[in-house]
Amino acid sequence: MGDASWLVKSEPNTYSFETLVGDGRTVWDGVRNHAAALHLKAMQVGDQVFFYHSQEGLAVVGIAEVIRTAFPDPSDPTGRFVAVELAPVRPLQSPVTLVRMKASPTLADMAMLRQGRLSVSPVRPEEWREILRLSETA
DNA sequence: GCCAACGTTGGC
DNA sequence: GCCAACGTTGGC
Repeated sequence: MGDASWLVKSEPNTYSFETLVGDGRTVWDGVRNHAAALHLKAMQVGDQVFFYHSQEGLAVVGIAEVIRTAFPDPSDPTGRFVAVELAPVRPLQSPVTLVRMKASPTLADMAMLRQGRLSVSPVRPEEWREILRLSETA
């Protein structure tokens, strides 16, 4: 467990990485897309998760961790979708912007770049390392 | 079960 | 604010 890594998007106006740091943990609910929900279901405790700010910021800003695997989303009256729980790990040394991600050949096939609207997506090991590297070479 | 219309997301 | 991508809905 804890071998895979992921990326989640959030509008900082709605829920920012700083808010997650302040909260200590949060229920990641409200996902209403089946492809994204499949990724939520595949998450294991200990999996690392890049936290991306959409709409404003447009950058990966921090790392979170899965602390509870998928369970029925309390905010979904139909009972079809799931939520997980996330806890903050650390902010990135410097945010990695979408512009820089698009410029990196290593990230050309990244799921979140290929399918723009996907709010939860898998991150390959080499993609994880590349984004970390970029965050340390601002 | 198809497909047009519509709504939402999210980058620009 | 606009628009492209894409998922969902509803008429047939």
